[in-house]
Amino acid sequence: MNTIEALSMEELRRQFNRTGLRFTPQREAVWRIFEGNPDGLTISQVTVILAPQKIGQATVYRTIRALQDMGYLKWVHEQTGEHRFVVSRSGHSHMLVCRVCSKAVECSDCDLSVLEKLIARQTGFTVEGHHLEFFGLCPDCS
Amino acid sequence: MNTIEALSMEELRRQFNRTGLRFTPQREAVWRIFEGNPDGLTISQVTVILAPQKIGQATVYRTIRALQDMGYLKWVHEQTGEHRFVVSRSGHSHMLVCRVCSKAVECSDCDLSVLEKLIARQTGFTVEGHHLEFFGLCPDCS
DNA sequence: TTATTAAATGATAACATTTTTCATATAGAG
DNA sequence: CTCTATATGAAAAATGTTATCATTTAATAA
Ligand SMILES: [Zn+2]
Ligand SMILES: [Zn+2]
Ligand SMILES: [Zn+2]
Ligand SMILES: [Zn+2]
Repeated sequence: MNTIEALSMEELRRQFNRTGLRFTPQREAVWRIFEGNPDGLTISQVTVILAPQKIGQATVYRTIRALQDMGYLKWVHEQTGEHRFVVSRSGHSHMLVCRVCSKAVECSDCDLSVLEKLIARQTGFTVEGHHLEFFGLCPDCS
Repeated sequence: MNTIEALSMEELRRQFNRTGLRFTPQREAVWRIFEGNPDGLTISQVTVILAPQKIGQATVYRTIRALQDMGYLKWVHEQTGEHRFVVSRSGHSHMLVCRVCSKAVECSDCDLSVLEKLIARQTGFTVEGHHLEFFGLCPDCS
């Protein structure tokens, strides 16, 4: 399933620095929250969790955007349409979300090349990428 | 490509009534806006367009939600992550969106069954459905 | 280690989006 | 036409997001 190792804090720091960004205690705290919640969290949830530590919402927004840009977070949809952010250990991948318990699982097996070619031929589009989410029931809820 | 005929107003009215909802001039106006904009619109765009006709934003929100629930509107993502709603003429389909001109095309060819089975086997999930969007360049922008 | 400096922080305000409220209007049924 | 539950719009309230800016601090290099 092509899973990548868990990311060490030092590696994450290097990734931030490589992009010209600083790795601050606040950013570390945001990352820890996501690591501790593999099924993902909405921005408002993270904000609430980190409020007691006096981490401002602006910092939460900024950090989540940075982690997204670096590919460490992906989003999936709540039933409400709200975006929930989930740690991703893989470059390109898809998320499976349980509609009952909201469990999220990443799946990096992806061969849409045949479908992309078919669609390109039919529509004349140059297909550059895609976003794919699966909904269903996790093993426990099945 | 399994496209369904354009929906007549009377059919749409029946669909509303079937669901126990009423078909009002406001709801018709919202639908016309979407029909006239095949590449889709965000909620705020619809709100602005219908403001001169004194159609309130609450009505726009309520109507878009209803049309979504009935399957006549699907959403795709702006670069901003904002949702843009697009008329769907097909039960299950995917959208292709041009990253340059935002042109949206529906594509109802979809065989993800092999991939879904593979993922089901690997993860133990019961896969019930998916949301798939393609990004790229339309013929004009290629 | 320390000095330097550009980037990050958080409080607040500004702005934007979405939902609720409720008095009034009206679609649809009979 | 009458009746009634539903829908409407205006406004307010609630939520969500971004911008501002004085202050702090991470990273770099001496
Ligand atoms: Zn979305
Ligand atoms: Zn579950
Ligand atoms: Zn993929
Ligand atoms: Zn285009």
